[in-house]
Amino acid sequence: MPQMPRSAEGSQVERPKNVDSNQIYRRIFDAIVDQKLTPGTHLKEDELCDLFGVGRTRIRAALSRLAAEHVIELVANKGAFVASPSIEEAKEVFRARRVIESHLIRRAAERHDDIMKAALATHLHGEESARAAGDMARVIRQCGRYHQVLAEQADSPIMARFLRELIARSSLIIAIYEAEEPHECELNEHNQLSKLVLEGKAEEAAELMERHLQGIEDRLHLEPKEKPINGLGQSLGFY
Amino acid sequence: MPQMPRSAEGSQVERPKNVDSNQIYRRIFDAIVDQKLTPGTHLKEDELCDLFGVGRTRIRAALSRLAAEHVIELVANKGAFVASPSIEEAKEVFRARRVIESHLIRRAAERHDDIMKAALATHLHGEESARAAGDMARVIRQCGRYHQVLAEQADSPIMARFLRELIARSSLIIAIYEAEEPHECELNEHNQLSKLVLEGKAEEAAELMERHLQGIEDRLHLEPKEKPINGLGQSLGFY
DNA sequence: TCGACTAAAATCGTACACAATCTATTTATA
DNA sequence: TATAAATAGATTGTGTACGATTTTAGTCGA
Repeated sequence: MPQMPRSAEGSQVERPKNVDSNQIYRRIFDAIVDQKLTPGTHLKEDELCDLFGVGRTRIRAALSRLAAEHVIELVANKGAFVASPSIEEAKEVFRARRVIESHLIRRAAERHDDIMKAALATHLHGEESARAAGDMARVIRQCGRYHQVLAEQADSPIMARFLRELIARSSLIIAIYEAEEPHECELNEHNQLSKLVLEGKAEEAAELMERHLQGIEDRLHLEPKEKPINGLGQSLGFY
Repeated sequence: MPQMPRSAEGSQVERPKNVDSNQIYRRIFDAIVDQKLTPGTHLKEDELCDLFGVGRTRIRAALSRLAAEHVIELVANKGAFVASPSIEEAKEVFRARRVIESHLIRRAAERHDDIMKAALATHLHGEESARAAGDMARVIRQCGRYHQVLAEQADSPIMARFLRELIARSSLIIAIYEAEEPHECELNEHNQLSKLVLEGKAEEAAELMERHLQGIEDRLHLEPKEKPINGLGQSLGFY
């Protein structure tokens, strides 16, 4: 009896069967955006096989797609690891985001309509309620998704896809170079961005978006870390 | 004796052995950029296996990477096909290129140095000699690569990678919606772009780049094709 | 002659077996 | 004891067998 997923039977927990490679991809991708997977985590193939109840082939397809988007790193003969963006990469990501998102929001503002209005309102409502409920995980997710929602309204699927990757990488960057006051004033800025878009003020919206992204970047600790050369003893807690 | 590549022996032509998945990816990618592979071509796995002398696993890895970059299309149970961008996609690609390349060239102009000067000069020399030799295939390749070379000088690896994908897709677009006067005045514009970059005139360079790209797009036939409803006889060449 | 049904060929999808490689622990030797 | 070699275990890399699906060809009957 070949062609049988690994631990599909005999396991106490019922595993989902017949999961598509795309679903696996999405689950991992979302977990990274939501900061449930932290940078450096080793994604072992066998482990994922058991978790999803599929063979290694599908897992590998999902991992290679994630690697193509630079959201995980594939090390030869060692496996897949959640990416740990360097400081240089972090700056690059935010630079790219400023270029792409300022364009996208400008475009969105130029073609504002009722559908867009509804989409933005729905999202902001969800973002606010998550904040009210104190569900920090959901707040993080929603904050990232706001930019995604906005991008989808710009009718530029290619750039929206580029941005999707950049947002995921931003989540990793934030996880590493943690923000001092995480996401305090962001809701306000998101509201303001939406307002400008719906009023059709393209230039103002684009400028605010650049400031907004610059603000997030500035709140990170992106100084080159001091070398721990002589400080090994200190690092390990001796004297 | 397992683990033996398919037609590694007994074949008249000596096949390269131990080719990496990355090499396969690059060969196909380059063939598309150089317009040696035309849109719609069916890339059969077994065929590629024989060609490269490897198993299907490596071929599949390469194909899935190409599909992630939207340069080929993976149809379930049918296989891989070289992408055939629609008119809408074509416009999107060029819009994205204008945004990204105008930024990249601005950045390149701001940090112009001798290394950049050498890189641009070397490339333009090659482009000119290809044109002089009348090697049309090489001209096409070099024209596409000029933008790549320029992007590499902008010290923005992420956006350069995005652009790499867009350039490949542009090759397919040009193959479908053929330019009227292919690449006549482009060399001149490339020369002028390089000049502005090396003089550090960022704004002017960015503007010229946008015009340059708009010019390429305008030279394509991107009108929605007239329906061939009543014209079947004409379409097939009767009366 | 055209359509429907069936058989066969081609092609992709998936799991798995085995090889290659890396890691960690143990053993041998100076 | 410290260093090096060796062995065992774990993990990924790759080819291939076999199942599933689609396409093509062929046959029969209306």
